[in-house]
Order: sequence, then structure tokens, then C-alpha cells
Amino acid sequence: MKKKTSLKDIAQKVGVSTALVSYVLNNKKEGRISKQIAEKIRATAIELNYKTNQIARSLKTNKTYTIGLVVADIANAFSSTLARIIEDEAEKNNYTVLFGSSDENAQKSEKLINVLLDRQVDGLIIAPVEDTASQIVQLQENEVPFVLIDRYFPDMKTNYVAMDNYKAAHAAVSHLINGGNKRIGLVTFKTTIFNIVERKRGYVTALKEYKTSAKRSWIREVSIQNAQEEVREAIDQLLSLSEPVDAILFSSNLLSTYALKYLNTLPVKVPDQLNIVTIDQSDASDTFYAPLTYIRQPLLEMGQLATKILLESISKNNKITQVNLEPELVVGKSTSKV
Amino acid sequence: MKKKTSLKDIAQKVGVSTALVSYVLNNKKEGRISKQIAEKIRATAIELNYKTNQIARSLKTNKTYTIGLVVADIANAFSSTLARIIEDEAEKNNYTVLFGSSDENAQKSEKLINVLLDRQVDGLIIAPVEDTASQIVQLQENEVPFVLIDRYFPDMKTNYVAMDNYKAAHAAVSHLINGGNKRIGLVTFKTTIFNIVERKRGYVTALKEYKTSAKRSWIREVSIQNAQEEVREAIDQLLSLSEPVDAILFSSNLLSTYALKYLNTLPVKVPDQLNIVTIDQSDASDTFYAPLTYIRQPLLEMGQLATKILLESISKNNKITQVNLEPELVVGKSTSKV
DNA sequence: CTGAAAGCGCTTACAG
DNA sequence: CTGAAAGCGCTTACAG
Repeated sequence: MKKKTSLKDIAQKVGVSTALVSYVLNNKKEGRISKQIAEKIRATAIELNYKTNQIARSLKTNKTYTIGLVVADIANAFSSTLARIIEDEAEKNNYTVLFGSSDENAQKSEKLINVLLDRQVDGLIIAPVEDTASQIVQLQENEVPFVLIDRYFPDMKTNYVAMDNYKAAHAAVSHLINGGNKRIGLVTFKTTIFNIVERKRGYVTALKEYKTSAKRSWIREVSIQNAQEEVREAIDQLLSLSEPVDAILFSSNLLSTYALKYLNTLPVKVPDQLNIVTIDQSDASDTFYAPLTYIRQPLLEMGQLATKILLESISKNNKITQVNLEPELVVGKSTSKV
Repeated sequence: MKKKTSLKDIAQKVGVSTALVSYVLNNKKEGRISKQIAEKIRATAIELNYKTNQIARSLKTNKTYTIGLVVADIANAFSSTLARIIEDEAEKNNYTVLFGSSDENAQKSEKLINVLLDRQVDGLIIAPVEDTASQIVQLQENEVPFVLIDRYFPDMKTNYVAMDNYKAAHAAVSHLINGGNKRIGLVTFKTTIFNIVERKRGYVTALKEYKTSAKRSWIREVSIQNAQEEVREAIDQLLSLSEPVDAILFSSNLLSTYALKYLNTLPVKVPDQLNIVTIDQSDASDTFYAPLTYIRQPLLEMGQLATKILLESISKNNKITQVNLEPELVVGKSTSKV
């Protein structure tokens, strides 16, 4: 790369100190500098195509104006949509985003967080992975500003922004029951991550309230690593029970997408023979022949709030902000029984 | 944030110079340092939880081990999948990725590139936007290492990795014609971006070769800003011609996704009454009742090659590498006419 | 009003 | 073999 022009180059050319150049270009103590000199400095900066070296500035000011973002997988629609919202919100405040994918893997998460901290990010937005409470505690001990997003640890006092996942699943099941469904299956992940746990709790509780306590055979938990295949098996099992389910709640966008691909190969018809609801949606649930009824994730609020809370936390205050956003049920064609 | 421990802190505690600490922790000139001291330094570093300040190191070494990635929109499946591949490839080489979305907007692109350069990224991977040739020339003049991805400027001598989009569209049309289709529409973007231009050229040329020269009314170009609505209009028009088309080629994943949502509301049946091919696919084209025939983008090769070429370009050589990857036709159910 | 000087936390050529 | 010293490119408290 070509040698870049520095403050020193400008200072030499104009015949002043680098300090003065810095003051002028940063519009500081403007009053004290003669208009003439100031103009000359500005002109020379443009002429030499000067660009601030943010690395040098950061070293001095101890601020990088960089946010570290840790998502499960940037290739997943949920993560990438959130990333885009955070990018926009950060950009408004002159922040840039460094990102990384944890793959729901605690080791990767730890490595990633360390890399981001080495790079002196001013703070972190994290969708925390299973078994990473200790990593979060570390951040607290080091007083690193951070906000958890989508998931959190219920017994830890941290900033977070998430949807109320209990309510989400509860609303989904209520909708299915009100639609006349009697046997409602759940396809979810086998994990202790809080958002998923809450979704299961919402499902079980809702069924109980309607006096249709969930049968064990209605709940299928698939592994994150082998989800596609296990979703297929889960569907096969739920539909081949002696009393097959008449509806299925999928606890995530990823799961319902796999399901739809499989359902397209089966004779069963949605919604006539099977009702479907998904928590979190994507284009893939919209292009299905019976666009899915879903629980809308408030991604815009989630991303914007998380960024705002993080920036506040960076700039000063020590107060903890915890936000549980309301889920919203959006009725599609996958639950309108004939 | 808590005060972090620096080399100085370790040096003081051990009673040596910061230079020595630096040598030990970086495993440099190991031979010359007594094992005892080295061990003590290492132990103290762990004890004090030392972490390298990459900002300080970068200022000194003039390397940040950061790649700047400029995509059209990180929320789009094409961009986010590519981002994930680049992230993984970068990580293998201890690089981290700063990203930003240009929204197909030349001004945003310029601002973004400048922000990334201010942050001293070692190089850039860019999916360049319409009318940004001058920005690319700037990079060349400043000898900034960069690789264009997905799109490029055919008359500029730059690194790039892209699919051969001419061949892609040509293969798609050939497939449709061989399947017995006579009137093949094209829904594409109104833009001068090279990849899209090439797709149109491939479409037109293929039709000519089969002596079915494209009628003007078969080609619908939608604006990027208002794509969803204009895709609907385009489909309406193509299907209501006095001689309606019997097949449509969509020149991007975004366009076909909008199309599928709309087609689900229409009586026309795929593939019996209408064949469809899309260039670039996603989950959304797979969950459609007739999973689409598509031209596969070689995203893995694209992302990995782009990263490799960039890293080589950063580390030394000045040779220009230009890669046109082969498209691959994947036959789905949207073109198997009865 | 103006600018020299110190210092952010590192790395490394160089002197002893 | 060892470590002091210089310097990366900035910012800003401080002295004049």
C-alpha cells in the first residue's frame, strides 16, 4: 500500500506543528487559530488527500468506535437481518461493526470474544451460546460494556434485549387450540439455551391451561448439529402416531424451513390435514404454498435497542437495562382450517 | 472498562524491560532469553490476564489483520452466505472482518470504503455497485489491495472472482428450450452492473441461437428500489400477453423470491402452465411447492478464492488474478413439464 | 493566542 | 546475551 499522508506531512508543508493541524481538522479550539492558517491547513489536507489514521487516534483516545457482534451464524436469516439493523444503527453513531459467528459452540464463542476484545472494541452485542455463562461473567469482571440479544441468562444481572419467548409459544399454541386443533406437536432443539427453553415452557403451559397436557410423544427435540435429518424423522414420527398430531409448532425459523422442504415431498396437505406455526419467520416460510402463520420477532426494535443500550453503556452509565419485547402473532394460511 | 494490563505492568512486576516481555510473549529470539526469566514472564502474563492490545501493535506494525467487506446488503442471503465463508477463511489466517452494506448506492459505497480505509483494513473485498468505477480507480491509485467479488468492471485490470454470468443465463435458457418452451420471459434488474448485464446478454444470445429471437415484451426490467411491486407487474404482463410466455427466467434470487410469493396467490401452476428458472437460489426457492430449477452460484469457491487472492495481494505480489467460475445448472421441479 | 512535548502500548533496529 | 531507546500517528494538558 502507498504511504499515506499523516498530520506531520501537512504540518511540514504548511509550516506549523502537528498539534495545530490536529486542532484544525478536528474543529477544536477553532477560535484560537487564525483563519488564514486554518484555511491553508484544510486546503493542504485535501490536496494531499489526508485521511485520519483511526488506529493511531484509537491508541491515544482509547476508543475505537467499533462494536463487536457475536451471532450464531451470520449466514442465517435471523442473524444477518439483525446484523443489518445493528449496522445501520451503529453507523448513525459513527460506529463500525466487527462480526463473528459462534456456531452455537462455546469454544468458538470464547475465542471470538477474545479476538474482538484484543481489537479493543468499545463494547459487544452477543447472542450467547449454551454453556457460556462463565464467558459473560468474565466480561462483567472486566467491566466490558455488552448487551445480550435474543437470549440471556435469567439469573444474571446483565443488559439484554429479547422477545418474551414464553409468551410467544403460548400465543402460538393458543391460536392452534382456538383453531380446533386437539393434538399439537412441538419440534424444537435439544438445548438449554434460554429462549428455546422458554418456548417449550410456553408450549407445555398453554396445553395445560387448555387441559390437553402434552404427551411426551408430541415433543421432538432435535440436535443442532444434525437438525435437517432429525426434523424429517420428527415429522414422520408425529404423523405416524396411533393418534397423529393435527398441528405442529416449530420453535425456530431453521426448523420450520427444513420442515417445509420435507413437507413438499409428502402427501399431507397444509392446513387441511396439518396446521403449522413457526416462531420466527423468513422468506422461506413465505414462499411455501400455504405461507406460514408465525410469531414475528421484533428484529428492528431488538437490534436498535441493543445498539442504543450498548452505546449508552459505553459512554457512561452503569445501570442495567433488560427488555422483553412482545411477540406478535401473524396469521398466514397454514392454520386456517377448513 | 477496567484498566487492562500492559506489557509495562508485566515488565515492572518481573523486573525486566517491556522489550523483553514483548520478545517472550511473541516467541521471538527465544534462544537469547534465559528459560527462567521467560517462564516468569509467561506466568505473570497469565496471572495478570494480559491481552495484546492489537491497536497498539497495529500502529507499530502497520498491519491490522482486518479485512473490509463491502456487500450490497448483509441481510440478503447471497451476501450473508458469502460473508460467512469469507469470515471462516479469514479466521484461518487470523484475520477479522469489518463489514458494511452499500445498498447498491454509490454514495454509501464511497463512504463505507473510506470508513474502512480510515480503520486501516489491510485490504478490501467488494461487490461493487453501479457507477463506482471511480472509487475502484482510487483504490488502485492508492495501491490498496482489493478483490472484486460477484461483479467487476470488464475494462479494468483488477482482481476479481465471479461466476460467468453469461454462461449462467445461457445454460438456463438452453435448459428451458430443450424442455419444450417456446416463449421465455426474462425478469431482471434495470441496471448497468456487469453481472446483470451479462445475464441479459446470455438470455438474448441463447434465444437467438435457437432462432427464437427475444421479443421486447418478453424482457421486464424492474428497479432495484421498488422490486417487489414491479416483479408482480412484470409477471402479470408476461402472463397476459396475447401469446403469454410459457417460462420465465429470473436473474436473481431476490427477484425469484418475490415472484414465488406472488405466484402462490395466482391460479397458474408450476411447472404445468409455467416453467421457472432462477439464477442464484436460497431456502425460499426450495420451500416453494415446485422447488426451483436454478443456476448454482459457487459461493464457497467464490468466497474462499477472493479471500486467498486478497491475502496474497496484501502480503506481496502485484499480479492480477481474475477468476470466472463455471455456473452449474441444478434441475428442480419447476421445469419438469408434463 | 500558540505550539512543544508527552504519551497511548506496542515492536524492533541497534548499541552495549 | 540483554535492554534502552526510538518511533508508529495521533491527541491534549500544559507551559510560554
